[in-house]
Amino acid sequence: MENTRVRFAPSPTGELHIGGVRTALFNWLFTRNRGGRMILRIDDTDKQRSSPVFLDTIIRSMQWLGLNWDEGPQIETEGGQDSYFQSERQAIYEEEAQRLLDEKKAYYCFCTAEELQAEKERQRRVKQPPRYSGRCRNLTSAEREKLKEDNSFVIRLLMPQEGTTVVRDLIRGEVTFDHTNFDDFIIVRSDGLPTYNFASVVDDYKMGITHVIRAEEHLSNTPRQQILAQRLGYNIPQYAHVPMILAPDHSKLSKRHGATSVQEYRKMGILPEALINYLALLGWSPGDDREIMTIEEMIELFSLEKVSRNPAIFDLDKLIWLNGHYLRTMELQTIAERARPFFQENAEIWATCRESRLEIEDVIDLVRDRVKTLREIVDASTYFYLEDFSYDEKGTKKHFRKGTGDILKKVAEVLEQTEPFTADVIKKELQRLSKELKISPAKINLPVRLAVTGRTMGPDLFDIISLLGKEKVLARFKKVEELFFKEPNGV
RNA sequence: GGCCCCUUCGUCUAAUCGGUGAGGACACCAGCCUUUCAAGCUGGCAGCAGGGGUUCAAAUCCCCUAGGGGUCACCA
Repeated sequence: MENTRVRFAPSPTGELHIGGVRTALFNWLFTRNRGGRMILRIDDTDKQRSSPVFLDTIIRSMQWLGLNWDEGPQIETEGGQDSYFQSERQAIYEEEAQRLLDEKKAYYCFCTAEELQAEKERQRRVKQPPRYSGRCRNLTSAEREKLKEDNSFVIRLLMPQEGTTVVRDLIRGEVTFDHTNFDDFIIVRSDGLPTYNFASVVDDYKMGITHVIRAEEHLSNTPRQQILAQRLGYNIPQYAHVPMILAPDHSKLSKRHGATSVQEYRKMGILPEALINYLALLGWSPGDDREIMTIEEMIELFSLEKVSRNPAIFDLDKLIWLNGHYLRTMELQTIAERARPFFQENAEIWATCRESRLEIEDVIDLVRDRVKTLREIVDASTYFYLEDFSYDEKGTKKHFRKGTGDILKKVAEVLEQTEPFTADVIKKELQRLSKELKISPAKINLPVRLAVTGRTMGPDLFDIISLLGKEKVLARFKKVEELFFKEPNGV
């Protein structure tokens, strides 16, 4: 087997998008499956929109997800490229552009943006496809030199006027394009920088890329790139165009549909394991009924043949479900580490967290079955750390009734005597009390839960009581008595 | 508008060379479990875009129509 080399080439003009990561993931799974190499290249030829801030967040997103690369930024590679930033590879593009110019495969174009705009308008009015006329194709060298003196120019590739180009796509099969659809596209902009189509083709070749796996939106560009590669005398890589990810309304995924960037999902409390697993399932399936897979399984099972051809709709519900699954099945230690930053965000909780003897692990162990994100873990844990929580209004109406005060008083008496203060013993004691008072366990447990946590739902009550400890629990009973049951003539 | 891609439950998908009661998962509903809420378990609802062919037999092959998406930038 050839040495597989794939690349993921984001442009640092925004956060790492959910569609982008899926593409990165498929590249990564593919090359890891074949023992190949993953190259991270930064396509920053758009000087205006590129920013180091975005570069930073893209790299951090990749690292967070564990999508590592063998060549690219932050990696020293023996025998690798001098740079994996297109902005630092200008000399290469200039050389290749000059070669095309010398061989008359490309030419200078002096048309202004206004002229081209007007041309397109005209074509649109007569319902013609917008194409460049090729006006500057046949300038004489004298004309050209004269124009170059005081006009800006771009370089265009001379495209064939007839014939067809066939793209052999690993996912879609052979796709044929008629050359009459193409006009002479720009390969070097007026500022001297290469366009995407040009830089990408040059770099894919210079970097020895064997498989170009990218989003379907690039399929229409591929014949242009193949022709360009041919003009440059390059071998073309194999192509695979993966389907796009769409929003629930079938439109392109955008901010108005909710979170679109990896960082947003991280901040929501999504685990990288869950995001990876979910994304892998979006447009790919292992062929059997498996849904939950380790990264090793995914690597082993991945193949481009199993990638679907139709666009997939992003289903947040399923991602959340997977996240819940990982939350309750992964190592408690790991979950605690991942949850810690979310606790730290809440200064008040974090302060008590640190001085409290309540281990965060113990709390998480109790609540993680009931939540779906890391962020929700904190919400579900507040009453373990804070004393001034409020009491659920509906709950108090329902469970704090006449006579409840007496019951709570009895419970408090029992708990005071309970030793050891473990969930098992507490449970037995309260069961005994319920028999003794001839009332159902619910009549005791529901008001007790409300008194201790302020809520009507949550983890096992006896676990909560035991974990909080006798002192805190009794104090909370006392507080409830004063807040709800203190009347002049007693209850 | 031209060109290109796509079309199985609401959503993600499975179904070796055409022969299946069209399978799984999320969501939804019901039951079980139970001190609450979850989780878990069990069951249920729900699909081959439409129309023509080819064939003994079509989700699967061919054609047409419709719908969705992409592209036609000095953005990638």
